[in-house]
Amino acid sequence: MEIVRLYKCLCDLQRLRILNLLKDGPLCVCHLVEILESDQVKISKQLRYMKELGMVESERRAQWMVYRLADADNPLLNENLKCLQDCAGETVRFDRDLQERRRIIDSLRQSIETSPDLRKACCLP
Amino acid sequence: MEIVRLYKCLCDLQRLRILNLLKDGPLCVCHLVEILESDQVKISKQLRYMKELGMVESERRAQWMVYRLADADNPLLNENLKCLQDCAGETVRFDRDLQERRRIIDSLRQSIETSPDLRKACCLP
DNA sequence: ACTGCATATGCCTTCTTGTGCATATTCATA
DNA sequence: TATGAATATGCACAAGAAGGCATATGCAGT
Repeated sequence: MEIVRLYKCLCDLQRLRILNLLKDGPLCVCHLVEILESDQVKISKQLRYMKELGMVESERRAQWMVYRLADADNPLLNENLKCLQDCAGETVRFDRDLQERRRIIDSLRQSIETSPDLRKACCLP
Repeated sequence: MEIVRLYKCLCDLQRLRILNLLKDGPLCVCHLVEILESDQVKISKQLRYMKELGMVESERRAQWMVYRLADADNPLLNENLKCLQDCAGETVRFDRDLQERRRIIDSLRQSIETSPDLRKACCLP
């Protein structure tokens, strides 16, 4: 991964938040939209841009597209993503994004346990 | 220093090379121009941009402008600049920039030792 | 005051990025 | 094959960023 491409991906707040979320594992577009409180077109376009930069990969699962970090082991990327948690000021948002992520996914899992038919209508792996 | 501003500064190769050079200490514009084999207007404009982002500071010394990192102790910045040396591919250039820097400054110091009048026509501190 | 050197600025153009709106594509299901 | 849900794409536009060229500013020495 070319270093300037990496920084081009990091130099926008929305993309930073996306990377921060993907660091914890793959996510589908609809969850990103919900967590970032944005709209589908914006997020899709950011994801395409990040894909062109080689930072994320996507995989279709039924009607959902699941995105993940293309090189989750890249030390420079990880070092920078780790720093998001330490960065005062912005921290609140990055932490809150991760909490929101857990909340959404946990709630999805619970719904499925109680009514297994939801399984089909769910983008969880 | 806001994190997105930092990355905006890192996401361009020329700016990366400038930061890499300033990491070793302050430099005046003419040396940056020489080392980067660029022209004065381009470098001046990049420096202004970096200054607006709060990444560098400048100080006039006679007819020269000396630029330095605004926050040389910023851990996130230093971590990233340190990585430049490890990044295969680009490494050659970043290393060569630093060598060129030493070459120019050493040669300046030597000239001054042999003919001290040059002292006035030199941007060394 | 005039000259020369180092540096900065203004204007114009081009490329890139971000956004909005409408629409297309893909898949699952009926 | 028609429908709905999730996602992607095309087009038009505004803002930001980079380069080219000319010119202005600031300082030192005469």
